[in-house]
Amino acid sequence: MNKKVSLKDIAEQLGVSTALVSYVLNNKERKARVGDETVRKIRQLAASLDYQPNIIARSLQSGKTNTIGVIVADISNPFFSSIARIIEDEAMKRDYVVFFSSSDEDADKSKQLIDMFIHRGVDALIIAPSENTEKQIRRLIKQRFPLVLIDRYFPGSDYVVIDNFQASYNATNHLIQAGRNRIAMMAYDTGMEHMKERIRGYRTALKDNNIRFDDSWLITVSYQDLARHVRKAIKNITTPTLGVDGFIFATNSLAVLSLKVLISSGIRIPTHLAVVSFDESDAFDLFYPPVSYVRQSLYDIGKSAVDLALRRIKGESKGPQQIVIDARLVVRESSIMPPPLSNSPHYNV
Amino acid sequence: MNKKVSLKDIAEQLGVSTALVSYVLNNKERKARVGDETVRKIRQLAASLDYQPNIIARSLQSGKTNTIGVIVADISNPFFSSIARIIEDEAMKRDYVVFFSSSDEDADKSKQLIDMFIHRGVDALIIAPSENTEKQIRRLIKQRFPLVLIDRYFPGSDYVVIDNFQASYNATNHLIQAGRNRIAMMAYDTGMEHMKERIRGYRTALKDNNIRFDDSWLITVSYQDLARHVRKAIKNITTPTLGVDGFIFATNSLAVLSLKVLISSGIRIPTHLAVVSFDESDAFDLFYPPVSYVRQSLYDIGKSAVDLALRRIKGESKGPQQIVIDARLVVRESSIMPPPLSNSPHYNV
DNA sequence: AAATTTTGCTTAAACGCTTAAGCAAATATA
DNA sequence: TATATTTGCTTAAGCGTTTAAGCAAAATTT
Repeated sequence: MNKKVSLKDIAEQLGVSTALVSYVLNNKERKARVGDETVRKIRQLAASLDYQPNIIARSLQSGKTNTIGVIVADISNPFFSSIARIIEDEAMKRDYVVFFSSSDEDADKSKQLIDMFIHRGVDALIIAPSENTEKQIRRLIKQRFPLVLIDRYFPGSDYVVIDNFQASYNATNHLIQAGRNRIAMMAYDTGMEHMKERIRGYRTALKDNNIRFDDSWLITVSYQDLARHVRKAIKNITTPTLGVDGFIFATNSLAVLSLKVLISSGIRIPTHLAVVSFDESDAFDLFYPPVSYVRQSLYDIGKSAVDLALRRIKGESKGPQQIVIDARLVVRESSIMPPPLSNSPHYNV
Repeated sequence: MNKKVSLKDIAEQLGVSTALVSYVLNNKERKARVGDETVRKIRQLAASLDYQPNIIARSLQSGKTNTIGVIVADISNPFFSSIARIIEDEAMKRDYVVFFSSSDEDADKSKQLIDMFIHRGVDALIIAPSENTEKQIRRLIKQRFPLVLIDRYFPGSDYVVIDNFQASYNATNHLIQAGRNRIAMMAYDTGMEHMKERIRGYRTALKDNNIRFDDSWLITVSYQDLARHVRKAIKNITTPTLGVDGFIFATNSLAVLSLKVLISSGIRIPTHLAVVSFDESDAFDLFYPPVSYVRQSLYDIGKSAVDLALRRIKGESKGPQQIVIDARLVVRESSIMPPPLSNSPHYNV
């Protein structure tokens, strides 16, 4: 590693002070009244030495790192990694760089990550908060630390979310319109507002359609040991006696895991069971029949989150800023009856 | 934001010098010969003030940031985001934090990202290099900058990859054993070694089985405007006249895109076309029939990459360190004939 | 010609930390 | 008792920036 060139190197070679060099290279030559000739010389030498300012030193001095910390449940989940990609691009455009990390829906880990990021001097945090992290979040808000929540939220914070109630209501309603009346929902076992809203939307839609809700229809599974829980739950709910005929999955991971179980247990979709999921997934497109889903604009989420975060950093926003992103139900064959007697084009009978 | 407590705050409250506080809090009280009582007082006050060292200041002084930069083609691709997750965890365990970014297989962007990371003082880089980035990579190597390549590689660097030739050879061989003899391959149109090896493995396997390779079988598509290229290519190759009966996809994104086209064009898998892909994907599991694929241990890739990177940082490794990870062909129904006349369990006829 | 303003630069402190070097007092060795 | 060593601490420089303040020389105004 050949040593980096510093302001001092340039200053010495030119026989001027580092202050002068700093002014020029920060385009402050006017307000610092630097002579034209000197400006020229400094610019030229800096270019020829390929001078790059030391960002660490600058950060120490300015207290800013031009860095954003992002905490999601799991960066390997396509839903989050897609948002991450948007955030990365938007942040980069505005000269910020992003740390990503995964909380695994664990409050302790979340606290560790938040502390670590603050400690590393990130200028803002974008967080998809997990259960039991409200205290951590409130602390940040009280400290006026620039913070934007995504996907999930606590009242009083800056956040970017969809109208979970409405989205879920619409999805449920759609299944009912498609002729289903024994509709189950699988959700995470959490007190988080977004989940509660999805469940409330589901139940309200049932009620508004005079369908009496059956306790066994609502399946809540915990994030830990998810695969096992899902497997058990699916086995239970799909026994002929309970026989539900519609299913709403509150996230794409729940849907993917469940569908894997369903296809191995002889359930026919949508004949036996009509299916709608939240979020999107390549798997929903390749599954036969293609899975209906609630589409959130990941672009809008990522873009808005970065926007809000930067406005907070700059101190531009006052009260809590809350953005509700459009969610749209994409209806496909998993939730509507297929045309009678037609065969799937790609399936071998 | 209530101001952070610094060494100076502690030192002043205790009426000692900052040096003393620094020694104690870095557990150097022995070599600095600090008195027992003083150690106690410093520790206690630091704890009660919840002192956290300023990492920026420390970095400026030490020249280390405890930070690793990761550059992949696209962090929203599940293959990369899964590796990212492993890297994140492994790095965190060893007190490093990770910047992720996406090069979009673009050499210019790659250069920008590398410069930016270096410039931000990352201690090491982990890169899945794109075409035409060899110069950038060579420069880093020459500068002895800690660098590990993953997935793709240039000779002479530190890297973690699979034996692409062998994996591809095996996959092709498997299709041949399964009775196919007009086997196509879709790969990226790139001079990158890993792709060339996959293609070579495929062609060698054909040759070793006395199958005469037909030029039209090898389809190379460019990363830009991928979806359109794939669509066109699939339409071409699957016309009855050309009629291939087996297909190898060199990456999961190629497979996912192609399968979407295939299912909409009446091709039956595996009856008409047996399919094997590289990498893995939820979509491969939910697709019917489940897709056979070459499984690379993402865990091993991520873990080894971090290991190598940290060893480079610590100056422990000498010559180029090259790790070849196991790849295993996971055979499923997309590449073998189904039992005659049996119906899919989850499909409605 | 004297007083004022402008120009072109330097000095120096600050950001918060690390660490080599130094110094006086206490203790050990001769 | 004089000398050497150890102990417990401080000083100060340095990491690479930024930026307010200051200062002499030149240019302008009276």
